[in-house]
Amino acid sequence: MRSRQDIVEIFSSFIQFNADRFSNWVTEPKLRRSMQNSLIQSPQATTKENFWALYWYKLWLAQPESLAFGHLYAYLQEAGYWAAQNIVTNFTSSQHTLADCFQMAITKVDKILQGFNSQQGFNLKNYASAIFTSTIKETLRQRQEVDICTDWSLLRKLSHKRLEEALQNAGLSPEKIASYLLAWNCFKTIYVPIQAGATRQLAKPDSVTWEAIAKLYNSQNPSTKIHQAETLEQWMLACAKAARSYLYPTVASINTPKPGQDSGEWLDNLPELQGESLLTNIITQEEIQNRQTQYKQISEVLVAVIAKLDVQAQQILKLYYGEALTQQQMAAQLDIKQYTISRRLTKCREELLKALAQWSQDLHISLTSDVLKNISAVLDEWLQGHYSQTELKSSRE
DNA sequence: CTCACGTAGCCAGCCTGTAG
DNA sequence: CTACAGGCTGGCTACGTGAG
Repeated sequence: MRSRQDIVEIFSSFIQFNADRFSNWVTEPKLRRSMQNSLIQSPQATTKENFWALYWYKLWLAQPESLAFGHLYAYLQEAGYWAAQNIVTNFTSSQHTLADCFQMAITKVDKILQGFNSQQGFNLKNYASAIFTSTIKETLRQRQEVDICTDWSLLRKLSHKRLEEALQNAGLSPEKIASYLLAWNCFKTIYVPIQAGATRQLAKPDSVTWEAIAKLYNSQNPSTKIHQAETLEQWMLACAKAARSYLYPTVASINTPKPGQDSGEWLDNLPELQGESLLTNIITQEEIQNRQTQYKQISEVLVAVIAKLDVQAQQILKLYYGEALTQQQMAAQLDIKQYTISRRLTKCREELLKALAQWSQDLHISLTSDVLKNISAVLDEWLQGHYSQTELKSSRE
């Protein structure tokens, strides 16, 4: 896919698919005019996408019926596309196409805007990526495409109230429910994951853990009947099954992209929001937390590396990412050749990538070419964000 | 299609540090 | 001293993309 560079295009065009591949960007004339006018009228006259994302977001808050929604819908196309591609590449075999997944994601723009909080120090695109990814996974999961949450993870995430409702919903007797809930409490007490994060793929507890759970259960159980570890395991599986059937609502149909769709009709074709499953909310929250933590960690790593670079390298990064100069302009300003600028930039990015790669390896993320591509994209986005923020700060001082 | 522009790859040459 | 490796730069040019 060709990423959009022009600020007007970024806020006024939409992805068109052809035979499940990115075909082209289609511009909505009304949005284009609106964006051009806004650019002319803006006292800052900036072409920074973060600025405009925030601008349209704030306008959308004040006037939800305005064109702001259309601009943001256009803006988040790439985030939706990359989320869809990531899922198609890494998680599903399957009959679901890239265009299909993209559609699952992009229908959530409304929800994203409602859930977004600009005060959290999180940019809209990152926030949207998190929601897009979890939305697609959840929709696929509902269609039995991927099992992204093991029974054991689900059991750990459930609240007491929710599990009780699920068991009641499954038609169990109050005595049985009480036993199951007690067993579940023991399970939660004993089976605490050692590794933070990655809790969705929590594995089945080992036999020692089951014995410990059974021991705790038997010590707390008011009746004298002793239950074996195997029974407890069966109960927990029954709880997970009940929770799944209780938590997942009937799957709403997803609008598929319409081939040859006229670009002028997109507003009329916005799919309606689907009913939210509770699990989606749980996963989304986890996804956002993970992202925020990761973003903070990435920032710390990169800021440290940049501080170690020589002065000229730092200056080049600042001019390129902060002031958006071309290599030619930088060459003239710094009195060095364009190709030297290019090489230094490449070298800086290499240094930063190396640090990021090291960081991701420390998290035991294997560095496949896809991962590296993602890291590289994250790095570029981070650099742009980093230098536009430092510029904002220095202009205020 | 051509043309302009921005970027980066290729190759040669220079400089510096190090080992023998 | 020489030989060599590694890093950097200069010059040229290919490639991708957008505009006309």
